[in-house]
Amino acid sequence: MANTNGPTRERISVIAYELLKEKGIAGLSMRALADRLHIKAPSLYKHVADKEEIIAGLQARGLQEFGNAIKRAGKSKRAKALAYRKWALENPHLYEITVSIPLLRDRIPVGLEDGVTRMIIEITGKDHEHARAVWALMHGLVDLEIAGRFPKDADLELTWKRAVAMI
Amino acid sequence: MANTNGPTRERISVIAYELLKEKGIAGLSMRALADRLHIKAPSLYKHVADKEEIIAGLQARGLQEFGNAIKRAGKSKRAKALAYRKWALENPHLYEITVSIPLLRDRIPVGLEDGVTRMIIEITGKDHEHARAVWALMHGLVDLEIAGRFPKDADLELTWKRAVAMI
DNA sequence: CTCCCTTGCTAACAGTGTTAGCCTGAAATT
DNA sequence: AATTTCAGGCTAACACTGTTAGCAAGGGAG
Repeated sequence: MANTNGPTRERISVIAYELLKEKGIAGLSMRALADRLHIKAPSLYKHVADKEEIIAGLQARGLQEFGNAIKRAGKSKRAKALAYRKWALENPHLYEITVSIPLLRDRIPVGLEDGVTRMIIEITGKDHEHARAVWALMHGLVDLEIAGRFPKDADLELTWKRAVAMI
Repeated sequence: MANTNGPTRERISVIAYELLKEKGIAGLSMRALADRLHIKAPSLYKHVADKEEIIAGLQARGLQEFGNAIKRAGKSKRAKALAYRKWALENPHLYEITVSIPLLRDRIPVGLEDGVTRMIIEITGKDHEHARAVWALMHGLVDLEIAGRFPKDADLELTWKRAVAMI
């Protein structure tokens, strides 16, 4: 049929992004993705090597957006930390696909991960080891919160206050 | 056949535990589990309601062993923190199944999660909010390390030293 | 001896990612 | 203008996942 605005790689990537945001990683199947593009699943493979390529694209997009969100935040540690939390909670599926599953380093643009990592490290201004601990602290807080690991009555605002104070 | 030492629920749980430790969550399929018990996958359902029940059992075992490991460690914050890391790195699949996927609270013994949580909180001796931040810090460090998120040349011993100092 | 129930089995279904092979219409070449 | 090439759709199928239905055989209870 050669639909003139047929699913190019870019279009697939955009729809996959939407699907992920709506349905989460579990809902991101090749058939569901194909449905939204009004094609059948095997046709996707005319544009994309495998599902990993799609996931890698989403990880790249996630890193990009995440990095921008932190960049846009105020310069203080506190503002950066809260921006980290805010973005992760507003985009839990994106956060999960970029941070909680193995990063497909070979298939995302070089430098993207480094850029985000360096930005996080710069939040503290101290050495790399300290920065890594800070990153781990923020990631741990977000990860446990998304996983519902804290009791319902936990005062997470206060927890983050304490965390920022520890930095 | 009614094999006298046939796969009772207990036996299934033990073999599942072994399988998880060896092959990880992805390798823990009902058919693989059945193979090791020398039965077919559908026969598992004569002993167990579904796969979630098996996972819940593993989460309970994981929490138990994890709790013991920390309990056995020295009383200092540093000793506890290092025990946390040591156990998680030595049992990455168990750590993952108990902490990195949703905890099946309805299907594990009541109090188990609370016990472990309280133990972690007691490490600091301070208030709950501070303790949660400490937990998040340790979890974040372990999670990022297992996920291979830190550069290969990162000095994680030093990072943990810095982290313990932050507590 | 007979009945029942436990616990195995096979066949099957719906879902997953993925491959092979076919077909068709549009674009490019002669 | 006629022909060839090829991008991009399709169906059928495979191996895998968890799971259900229904059958069969053996041991224990009456």
